[in-house]
Amino acid sequence: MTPVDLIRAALLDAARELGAPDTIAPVLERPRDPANGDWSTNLAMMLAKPLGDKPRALATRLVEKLDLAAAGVSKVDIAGPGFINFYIASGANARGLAAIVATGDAYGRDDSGAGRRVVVEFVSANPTGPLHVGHGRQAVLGDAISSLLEWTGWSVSREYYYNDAGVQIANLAASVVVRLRELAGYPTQFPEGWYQGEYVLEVARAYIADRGASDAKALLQSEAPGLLDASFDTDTPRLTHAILGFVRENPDFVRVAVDELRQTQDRDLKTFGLAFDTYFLESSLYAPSSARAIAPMLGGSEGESAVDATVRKLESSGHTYEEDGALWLRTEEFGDDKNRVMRKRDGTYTYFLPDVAYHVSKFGRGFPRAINVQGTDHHGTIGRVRAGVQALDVGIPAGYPDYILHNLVKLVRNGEEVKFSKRSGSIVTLEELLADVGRDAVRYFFAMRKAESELVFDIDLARAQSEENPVYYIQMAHARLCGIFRVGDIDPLSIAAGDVDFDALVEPEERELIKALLDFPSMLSGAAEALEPHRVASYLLETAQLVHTWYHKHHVLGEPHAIMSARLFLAQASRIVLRNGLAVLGIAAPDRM
RNA sequence: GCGCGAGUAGCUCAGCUGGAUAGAGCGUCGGCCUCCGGAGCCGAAGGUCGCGGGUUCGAAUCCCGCCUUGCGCACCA
Repeated sequence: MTPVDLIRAALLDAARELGAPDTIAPVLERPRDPANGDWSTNLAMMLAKPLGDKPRALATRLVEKLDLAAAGVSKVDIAGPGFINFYIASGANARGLAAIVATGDAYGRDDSGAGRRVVVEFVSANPTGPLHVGHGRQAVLGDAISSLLEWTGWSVSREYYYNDAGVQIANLAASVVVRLRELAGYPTQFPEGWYQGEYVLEVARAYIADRGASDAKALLQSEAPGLLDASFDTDTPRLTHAILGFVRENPDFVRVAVDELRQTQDRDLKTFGLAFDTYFLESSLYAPSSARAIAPMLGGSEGESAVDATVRKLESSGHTYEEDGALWLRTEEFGDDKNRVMRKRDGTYTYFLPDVAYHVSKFGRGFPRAINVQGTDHHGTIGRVRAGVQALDVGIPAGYPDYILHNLVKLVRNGEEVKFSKRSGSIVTLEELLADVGRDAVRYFFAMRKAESELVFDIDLARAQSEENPVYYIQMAHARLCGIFRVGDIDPLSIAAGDVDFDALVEPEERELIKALLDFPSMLSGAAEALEPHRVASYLLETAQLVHTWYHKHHVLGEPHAIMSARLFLAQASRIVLRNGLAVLGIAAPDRM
């Protein structure tokens, strides 16, 4: 039992003695100002109404009843409108360090998740271009959220969804053809919605190599001679039609384009230190028998695909109707703004349908909880996906899946905004950003703001190797602590709690640092519950600050034995907390800088 | 127009689910190197928490109404 737990129990007993309702739950929090004690409760103010007494008078009566012998409380006082403040003796506080050092790498973990399975889907960029900085933010958020859930006992699966079956893939392939014609000496013509980025040229070259052709012209002559017609140069619509026709008849060609871009994305993710457990292909939802494999609750027959089973199930549930030749789902009945088309007049599905099939598959694959990390521009899809999942009526809980929506990223260099746009083809890729500022800085900067806020990424600040850069500041704090052991030639593991005089840690800077270290687990569980990794980033900065202040003001090596060993123990505990916190965010904790 | 976010220091943002005198980083100004890394430390200036009501012992936080702003409202994805 920690001091807080003991205080809480004592408060509860005292409140009951005064006749408080059984449901009362005393809230203990850290006062902003350390002069107001180590812990504080508003219990007296909460009881004022039910017990019909003034807060300060109640506080006095409560304090008289409190039994705090075991909690290490050195002083109790009543302040302000009726707060009861508790002051913990230095030694009692410091003894908590023993648990930190004993637990080590696992300090901060808890098992509240009880091994329950959760799938976290993030990035999910279409394989139509390289990853850009927006994907970077999502990658960090998703990875950190996954990590937080793991630290709190959940069994997490990181998942990446590839939309490899839609119109945009055809447009990508078509764009490659345009580039092939360009390489063969024809003018460049891009219809609306096609991909103009430079990277498409790379895909075109990769395709030439893949087919063993000597150059673009030779390739087109052997595979698509019709596209070399010079009359297309002045007739873009006819060219468009011809190219799309070629693409439709050459799935192999599409495959090469998608593979090429997936490889590029995979390389970036690897540079980022990001590993997904599952890469889920949209096309697999169309595969024969996929219903049985990934969404058994749909009762799919032999050979039936997940999308077909989804349509069948929705139709039999009675929530569909036909209008204007299209098949609609009454998503309004499940809270959506308007009803949605599932199958277009031309017989193909809208993206909505495979989306529903995909989310059913998450449940079907054994994930009672699902979290989707997406940009705010996708928030319109939330209502319809949830509605579609509910309309199936297969026992998926309401509100499935959860969404974390993040705002956009604004890059700033030299005090000026760096513009990027996918359509115009000028984008700042994640690869470039990683090469420029490094993995740790990218991860920290993307993690330090809550998802809903816009994020201004100051490239110059992220590159700075000095105190003004928060990530270096934190890493430096860790490295300095390591430096103490290195210079003193002391093995951190050799210090046993039993040999430490915790009463020696009496300096104010030590008390504040110790309190922060002891708060690490509750900070983590709060961040995990709220799915807010930025709390970890803030905590690390604050704790690093406490470390630097303490380090600067108090010496460790060369002090009298009792003080030195106690401070070494504090240094080791601080090191563990910084390292564990950085680990949650996927950032390195270097021993030296 | 409807829906969902966001408005807090010059700038970028926290504010732990209603607590005490609203915080941090950057920037600005001023101090600190015989001592475990000055890649650091200390201090100062800087606020109508968008505006107006309400709820209560107590509101940046909860409710209502405005204002500004971002995003979304396809048989596109």
